[in-house]
Amino acid sequence: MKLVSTRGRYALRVIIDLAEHDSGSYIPMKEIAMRQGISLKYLEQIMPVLMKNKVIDGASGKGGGYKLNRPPEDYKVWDILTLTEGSLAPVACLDCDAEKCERESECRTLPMWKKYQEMTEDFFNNISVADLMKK
Amino acid sequence: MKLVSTRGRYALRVIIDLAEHDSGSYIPMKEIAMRQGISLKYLEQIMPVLMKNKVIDGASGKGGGYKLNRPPEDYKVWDILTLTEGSLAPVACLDCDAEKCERESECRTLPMWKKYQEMTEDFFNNISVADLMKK
DNA sequence: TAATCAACCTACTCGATTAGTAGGAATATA
DNA sequence: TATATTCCTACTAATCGAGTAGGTTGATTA
Repeated sequence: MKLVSTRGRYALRVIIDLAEHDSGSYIPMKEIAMRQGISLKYLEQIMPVLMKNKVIDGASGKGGGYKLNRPPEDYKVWDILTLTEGSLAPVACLDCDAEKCERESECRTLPMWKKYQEMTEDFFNNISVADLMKK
Repeated sequence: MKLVSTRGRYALRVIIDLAEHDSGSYIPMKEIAMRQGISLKYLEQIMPVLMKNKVIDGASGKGGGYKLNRPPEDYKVWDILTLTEGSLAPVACLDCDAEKCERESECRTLPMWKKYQEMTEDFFNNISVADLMKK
């Protein structure tokens, strides 16, 4: 089973692409889709999520596209992934909308899952888009 | 998205249960299914995997069931999870049977995923069933 | 104003996976 | 032989992943 699907991975790659090709003006998704070899139509339904969460700026119409609204250092991988993936919980028990488990108090494994989740958050919170850009 | 499904989680809980109720003789799955609130029929198709990989001993017929064949310290969470889950790769690109990615050499994110994968393996390799048992 | 280019939105699809059920066969014990 | 157990295979219903499809709206420019 996978923790991160194409949604999160693609989103991340797009943000990195935007950072690497930043010229101040909007970059059309078509360009990035070509460059990254990702379906444009698929991207079109991933990007609005980031847009609505003020992660990137977007503009419709001719000359439109997307661009970053902060320096690459300010983009944490964790934020991009959780926005696009939803949760990044290692197990269903720790999902945001998980119904409360009866065995919670006596569960031998829950503390381990929690610790792993924290470790995961720390890991991806300590990596920024700037860290992932070509030097 | 989740990394670990019920298969891995149940398997782990069963092993812990076997460890906690170890008396030297075989423990029928029915007992554990009741104790853990897990479908017996479902467990019946998870356990043979562990059996075939010599992780536990099993016996059919009256008085049969399963039991551990080593001390709990020797059971690493990583081994139980990978056997039942298959891979535990954070992304498809790192799956065992992933077709080679063309962008591999230029991918900005792959090193990060690899590092995360190693961290994951370390984490679960450093936890044994003994660590998870009730003290 | 019209053409064009871009994001936006909604619906649909196809296959794989998850979390089981179901039913019986094989095996071992008393 | 009756009983208790694992073993094996097939089936299923729901969800999710990874798109495809087609049209709408918004902005620029000729």
